[in-house]
Parts: sequence; C-alpha cells; structure tokens
Amino acid sequence: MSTIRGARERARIEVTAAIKDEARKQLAAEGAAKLSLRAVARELGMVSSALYRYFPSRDDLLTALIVDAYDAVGEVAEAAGAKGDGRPDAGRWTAVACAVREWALAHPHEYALIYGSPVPGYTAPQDTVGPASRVGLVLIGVVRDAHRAEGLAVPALDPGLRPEAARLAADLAPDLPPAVVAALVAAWAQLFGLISFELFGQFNRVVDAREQLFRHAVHEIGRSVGLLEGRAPTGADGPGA
Amino acid sequence: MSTIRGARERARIEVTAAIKDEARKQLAAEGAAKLSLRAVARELGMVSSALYRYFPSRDDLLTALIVDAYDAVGEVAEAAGAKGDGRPDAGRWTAVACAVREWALAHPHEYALIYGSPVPGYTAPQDTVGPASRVGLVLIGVVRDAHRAEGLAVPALDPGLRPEAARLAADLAPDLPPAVVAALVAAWAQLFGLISFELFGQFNRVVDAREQLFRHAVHEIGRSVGLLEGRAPTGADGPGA
DNA sequence: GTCTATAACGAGATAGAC
DNA sequence: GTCTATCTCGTTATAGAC
Repeated sequence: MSTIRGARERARIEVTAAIKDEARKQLAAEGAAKLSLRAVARELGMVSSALYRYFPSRDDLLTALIVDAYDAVGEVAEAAGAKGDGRPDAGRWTAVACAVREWALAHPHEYALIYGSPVPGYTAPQDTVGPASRVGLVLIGVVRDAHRAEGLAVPALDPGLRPEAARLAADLAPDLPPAVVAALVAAWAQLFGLISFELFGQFNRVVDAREQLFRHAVHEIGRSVGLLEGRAPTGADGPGA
Repeated sequence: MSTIRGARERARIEVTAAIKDEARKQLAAEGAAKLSLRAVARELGMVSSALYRYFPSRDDLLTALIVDAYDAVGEVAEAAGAKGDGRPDAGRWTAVACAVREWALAHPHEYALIYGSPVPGYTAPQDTVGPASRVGLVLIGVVRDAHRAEGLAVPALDPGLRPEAARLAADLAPDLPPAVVAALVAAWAQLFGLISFELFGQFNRVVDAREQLFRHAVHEIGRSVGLLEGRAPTGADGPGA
C-alpha cells in the first residue's frame, strides 16, 4: 500500500515538474501573457483536461511558476548571505546583490515574471507573499548583523518620513533603527532597478562593463543604508566569478 | 489642390491618432504581447487590411506606441527640469524624478511598455533610441548645471570602473567628471527601480507612504551623484502638488 | 480513489475565398 | 471590404482504465 502511494506520489511529482518545465519554456518563448495550458499539454503529449488534475486553472500554474521563481532567487540570495554569516562587512551585501543579479542573468524570463510588468488579468494570490520576501529578508539580515557588530552608521531621516519609517521598522525589523529600515526598503528597490535596466535592455548601447557598474552602485547603495566599508568594493570574490 | 492635400493629411493624422488611442486601450486591457491589429481595427469599425495603410505591421504600431510613451515621459521630465533652469539646487533633481513618477502613476501601462519586461518577439528599432534617452538627458542637464555652479561634490570612483566611466563620460557628457557620469547612469537605473517597484506591485502590503519614501530615496540618490543640498528633501513643491 | 481520454461549450482569433 | 470556415483558448462533464 505504502509503496503504491509512494509510486503514485512520485509520479505525481514528476508530472507536475514536467508541466512546470514545459510552462517555463513557453514563458521564454511567448511570455507569461500567452502561457497556455493547451499548448503545455500538447507539448507533453497529454490532453488539456488532464492538466487540471495538477493545476486547477491556468492562473494556478502561473502562480506555481511565480512561487518557484521567487524561491529560486531567494535560495540563491540566502546562500550568498550565509557565506560569512555574522560577519558585518559590506562585502556580504555586495555578494548577495551579485548573486541575485547572476540568477537574473541566468533566468531572464523567470526574472521578468516576478520583477517585470504584471501579467494582464492575473492577480497574485497570498501564496506568493512569503517567497517574494526572501531576498528582502536576506538583505535585512546582512544589515542586522552589521548593526549588532556596531558596523552601521545610521543614516539621516527626514522628519516627514518618520511615521512611515517607524511602521516599516515595526513590520520588517523592529530591532533596527527606523531610518535604516526605510533606507533598506529604498535600497532593495534600487538594487532591482539596476538589474532590471540591464536585463530589460535599457543599458543596451549605453553601458558596457555592467558587472563593474553594478558592483560599484551596489556598494554605494549599501553605504546609503549605513553599511561601512568592509573591504574594497571591486574585490575579486564575486558569487560566481 | 493644397486644401485637398491638407484635408487628406489632416484625416490621416486623425486616423493615425485614433488607431494609437485604441491600441493604448488594448495595451491596458490585454498587455503589449496580445496587441492585435485586427482587434484595433474591429473596435474602430475598420477592416484590418485598412490599418496597414497607416502601420505596415503590428511591430510598427508597437514601435509608435513606444516612441510616444518615451516622448511623453521625456516631455514631462524636460518641463520639470526647465523650471528653475540653471539653478543648481538638488530640488530640481527631485522635481524631475517626481514628475517622471507622476507620469508613470498616471500612465501605468505605457510605463510598463517602455520600462517593463520586453515584449516577446519584438526588438526595438533604432527609432526608439532618441526618445528613450530624453529623461536621461534631463538628469544629465540638472547635474551639469550643478557642476557649472560648482555645486557638485565629485564622488569617489573605484579604479576598476575608471575605463567604463571614461567611456560613459565621452559618450554622454564629456564636460562632466567620469565619476559623476558613472554615478549618474547608476542613479538613473535606481530611480526607475523605485518607480517600477511601486508600479509593479512590489510595494503592496509593504510601503504605505510611497511618495514620501520616493522623495527621500531620490534625494539620497542625488547625493550619490554629488548633488549638494539645495533645500529640504521633503519640500512642499512637488511637480503636481 | 486517481488518473487520462473524449467530447463539448462559448468566446475569440485567423486565413482565404469571394 | 465582407463572410465563412477553421483554428485556438480555458474550462467542464462524462466515461472508462488502473
């Protein structure tokens, strides 16, 4: 009995993975807006109705892809952040950012799925919120370690932003100064701005040495959060290089 | 003769505008990937083949929409930059950024078209390059004025980034220090990162006071380029407010 | 119970003949 | 420019295989 159930479950997992793999291929070829259950089924030699055993609707398949993508970047970021865990130097900040960038370059369509234009007619369910926050939590962790080691120069905060900063800190990191948390949220968006510009073609015919510009900018962004210099910003120890 | 030609040209301009307006509606409803000449024609009570007299292909229509969108943000940015032209204070930098953000909030789908994920199967022709650079040129102009008025603290530059910075400066602003131009390019991407995160839903359930966070972050980004304080970052003089 | 296959629906796009 | 025949799509109901 248990072997049968085991076999069934294994088969189910395999088919589910095959469906998502094929869906990812279509994502790359046609974009998320044109992701079609029928085309996925056809390519897999199944019939479209069979897919409904695995995903109750097209949007649920899309949600699964989104969650997978968030989990993939999140994992990469966590791995980069875990190296030298507890060390408060700015190199860890840069390492996490570079890891995210490398993942994005390696998986441009999945990146576009989660950080690009929203898919028309699709609204993300609650399930995506947790996975979506993983990268941000890693960045908070790096800054928290710096704060604990007193390696953080708390940035200035406009009086007008004080209430929002307090709210953000309460929500995201009650142990950090509100000014740091506010700067962190902005830094988070700016970091992905650099990646998106590179990936979405805005740097075409403009920027050549993209990794170097990225590292430099990320280091400066780290400073805006309060991180102090731990080592040279253009060190030879990238995540993959 | 000339009146007839004038009437014809006027009609042509009107129809072209109507086509683009309808296409923009579809952009909002279905996304750029699903933009279809046929649907546009149907909605306008025309037949699809008639559209080809105005746009040789779907991609050409898309290009026209993209150019229009770039020109629209560009115009808004130029207008905001022209107010107080020559004045080197950081308030102008913030004003331009806020103007761009307000345009983006008012035209989210056109913003997504130009700064969001690339449309699958579409590659932008050379025609888009000029309009696409207008916002960047405004930002360069603001920084240039500050530099001329000696209101610029040239930021530090990693030795590794020196060649790229020199190249960027030669291409974009030979009269500015390379370190400033490199920082400017990064700042440009970071600024749109903030707008994209807000527009694409990444700030949902996270950030409430978005304009305030934006103004604060933009002011900090201005500092990273070397702009000095000209006035309080949260002044009451927004672009529209 | 778990899965796949057949067939069908209503809506929409598309190609080509006229 | 119009009309029609033929595609696609998401989704459901149903029937049968393991």
